[in-house]
Amino acid sequence: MRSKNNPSGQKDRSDRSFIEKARRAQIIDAAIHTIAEVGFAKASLARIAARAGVSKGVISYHFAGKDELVEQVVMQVYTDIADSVLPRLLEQPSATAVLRTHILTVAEYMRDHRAHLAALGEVFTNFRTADGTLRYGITANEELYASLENLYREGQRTGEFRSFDPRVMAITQQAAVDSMFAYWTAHPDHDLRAHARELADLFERAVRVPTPPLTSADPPTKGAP
Amino acid sequence: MRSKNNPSGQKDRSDRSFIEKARRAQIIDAAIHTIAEVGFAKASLARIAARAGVSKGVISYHFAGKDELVEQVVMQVYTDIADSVLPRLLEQPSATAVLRTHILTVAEYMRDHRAHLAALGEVFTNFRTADGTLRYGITANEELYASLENLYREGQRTGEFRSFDPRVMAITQQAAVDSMFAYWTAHPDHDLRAHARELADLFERAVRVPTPPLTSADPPTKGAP
Amino acid sequence: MRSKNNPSGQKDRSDRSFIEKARRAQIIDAAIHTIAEVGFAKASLARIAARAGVSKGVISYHFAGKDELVEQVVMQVYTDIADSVLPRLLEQPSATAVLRTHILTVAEYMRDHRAHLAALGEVFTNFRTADGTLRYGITANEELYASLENLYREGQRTGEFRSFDPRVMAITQQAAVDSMFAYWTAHPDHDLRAHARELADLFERAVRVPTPPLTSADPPTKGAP
Amino acid sequence: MRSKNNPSGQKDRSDRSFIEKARRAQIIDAAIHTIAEVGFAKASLARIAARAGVSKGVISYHFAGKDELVEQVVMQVYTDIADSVLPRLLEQPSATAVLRTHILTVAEYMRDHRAHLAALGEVFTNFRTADGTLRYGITANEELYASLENLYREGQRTGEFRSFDPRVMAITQQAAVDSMFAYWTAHPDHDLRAHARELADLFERAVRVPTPPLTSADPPTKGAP
DNA sequence: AATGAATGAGCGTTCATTCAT
DNA sequence: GATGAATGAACGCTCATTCAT
Repeated sequence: MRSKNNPSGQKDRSDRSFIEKARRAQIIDAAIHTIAEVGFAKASLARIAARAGVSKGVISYHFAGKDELVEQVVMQVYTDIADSVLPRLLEQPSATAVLRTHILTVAEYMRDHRAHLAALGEVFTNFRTADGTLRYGITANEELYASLENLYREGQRTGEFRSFDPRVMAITQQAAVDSMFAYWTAHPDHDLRAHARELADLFERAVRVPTPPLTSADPPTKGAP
Repeated sequence: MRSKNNPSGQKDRSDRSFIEKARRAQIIDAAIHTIAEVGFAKASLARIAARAGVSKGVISYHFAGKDELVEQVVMQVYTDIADSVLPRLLEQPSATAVLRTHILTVAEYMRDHRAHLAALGEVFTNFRTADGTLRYGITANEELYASLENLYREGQRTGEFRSFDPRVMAITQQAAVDSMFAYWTAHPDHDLRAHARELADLFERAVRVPTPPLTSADPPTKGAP
Repeated sequence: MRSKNNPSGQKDRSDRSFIEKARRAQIIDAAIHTIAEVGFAKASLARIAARAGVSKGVISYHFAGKDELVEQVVMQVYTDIADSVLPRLLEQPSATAVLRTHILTVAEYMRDHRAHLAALGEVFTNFRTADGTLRYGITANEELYASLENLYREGQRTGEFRSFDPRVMAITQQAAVDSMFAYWTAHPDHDLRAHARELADLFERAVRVPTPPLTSADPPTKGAP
Repeated sequence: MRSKNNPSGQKDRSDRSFIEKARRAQIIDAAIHTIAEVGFAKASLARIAARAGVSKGVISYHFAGKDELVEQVVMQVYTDIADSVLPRLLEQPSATAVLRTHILTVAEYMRDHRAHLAALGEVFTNFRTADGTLRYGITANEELYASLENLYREGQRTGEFRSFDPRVMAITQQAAVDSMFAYWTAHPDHDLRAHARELADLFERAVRVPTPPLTSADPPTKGAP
């Protein structure tokens, strides 16, 4: 069929690619907003297609199935977040600054991309493979945890940070940020920036090296002999 | 059995209640484990009934509908957690001790009731009312947040804790505990106790009044002299 | 159990019969009102039992099945109607008087036993045997039609009534009365007595021998000397 | 077919409409015959789909739900009857002629569309809204009653008809025709045409102005000055 | 005599997927 | 490229019936 319009029998690769990409992007976007709005369970292909303004079959045409579409949603949001957040982190002078900036920048992203993060959360907690296990789930954060661990280790190496388990700190920081988003979603009037600053303070205190006692006359009150 | 002691020949209320309660408890338990295993979306009445070893109709007989069953699941798990954790908190001498104990005790509960907590999480993030909004969701934590806030305020009043936003701290502590559970679920070999102790340290450092500087040139601003 | 109180081991026949009859009557009455209220399709055994204030199993105990219960409903209402209407008809002096009285008396019965007639109508139009055919239906009126036919034939024999097809007249009269009931049920403020009198007039005119013409210029074509 | 004339290559609206309409008509027709055969209560979507030779889901695809399908059945039969009967009435010269023609024409329609009328009756007496009240029921005849009333009033105005309550006459005429159908359905060998002629005679006599008495020697027996 | 518990078939509906056009 | 039509499985739920007590 398609070859009828093309006497050479070949398609112009970039053309197809362009239209194809546009359609896929359009459908992925519709999926993101649909999942964010009605939840993963109720985000049927029919609903997504309706929001995209196309017929249901189009999705099957452009994606191998619902699973691939959902995976593309995740990939799309991931890329988007990374593009927004990573450059800001790279310009920070210290581990402490990176820590603060990470929390504050993600909060900014939340404010501007509520649907993206909501959809990501829905997919993480609900999308399962055929065998019933979560396709993503907390293990999908592995890469993120590893990055944060590196940050903490660097801070510990330079003496900025005290000694602690960097994996636990990574898990906790991520959870703190996620819960900030969830709470704000449920309470739209909640002050997101203030929350982020509180979190930044909280983690800064949690990781920093405690002020050392200065005289023998003032022994530590905790954990001392 | 008891009816032998009942000359009226009538079934006595507690007998009926006993059988009824037993079946309901059995079904609720099956629901908890099914939801924990396959997720909320795939936890159909058929599957729950199969696990309970009864026919599908039995559930409809004992519960008004799936919604009531799920609500009973939540109630059951809630009560269970409260019974395990609350008594331990009441015997603590200080706000700091309550904070530590809370984290450590919930971790213990996790270890012994993995399915209960997993099911609760699934229900919270997926159970929706007819109008499409989450039946529970993060707002279901309100009571919990309020309790933690009280704890923090008390600590601030006595001077144990520094000044911070108690609502943000409550949200974050709960998220930290939840993420500990999620991580351990995904990585069963993860050391839950060690994680909990790390968390306790983390939050203790995050809330405590910083060691005051000791020279007269820099007078303490809080809780001194 | 009861036999414990009866050393002979025999059941007292009349006792059982009395209780049995009372229970059956109670259940039949509950069935009548339930069917009248919610319609045949929604009149489940559970609903009927609830209205009777007994458990569902009781109905199965006293009746072979739902079918027998429904048949008893019909029989009960039939007997009730006959007891109310027949004696009044027997005291009428002429076929015309019987015709009028029949219509007016049935209208009275309607006013006082709305539920009975409504239930009867529901059963007639909905109750089907296993093979899918209506258990009653219009053929259940056969006895009634035959009676009315006899009345018409008698009126024709005595010269009170003109010549017409008595079966068609019977069907039509019965339908006229039924529709009076249905209309009044839908419009409770409708004047039932006035409607009945209109119907009586209508049928009296429809059956009576037309006033014969009195001049020789217009010879009678029917029923003339 | 039509698309051959459509160089744009686009499907044209009427084409789509045609297929859609055809399927809907096919399903409606299957519904009519299923309801007529097994009754409203047993006319499940599964059975209707089986008769239409399609899968159950097709009905859900083309209709919003069972309710919409049933409503379309009513609309379809209504339109069909009106198309068959109304034109014949408009060409009648007198109220009496309209009265006769109405009865005779509806009888003809019955003979040719037994299933349509049977289905309509089933739906009227059984289709209920969510609140339990009949969706149609006798009140659905209101329009019909109003038309017949107009006919009677016109006859009374011109002096063709005697004085009577036109609403009661309308209800009764409709019931007479309906019962003719029901009886014929139960007794297929019944002579429908003869029945209709008897009915026409019956109502003609019921409504016409009685032959006036011609001499004082023959005083009127009813309703005279 | 009566009960509550349990069953299993059937209901209307939703949905991811397939397919001819 | 894109569509609407169709499928079939699974869903939550209702109900007449059966049965041990």
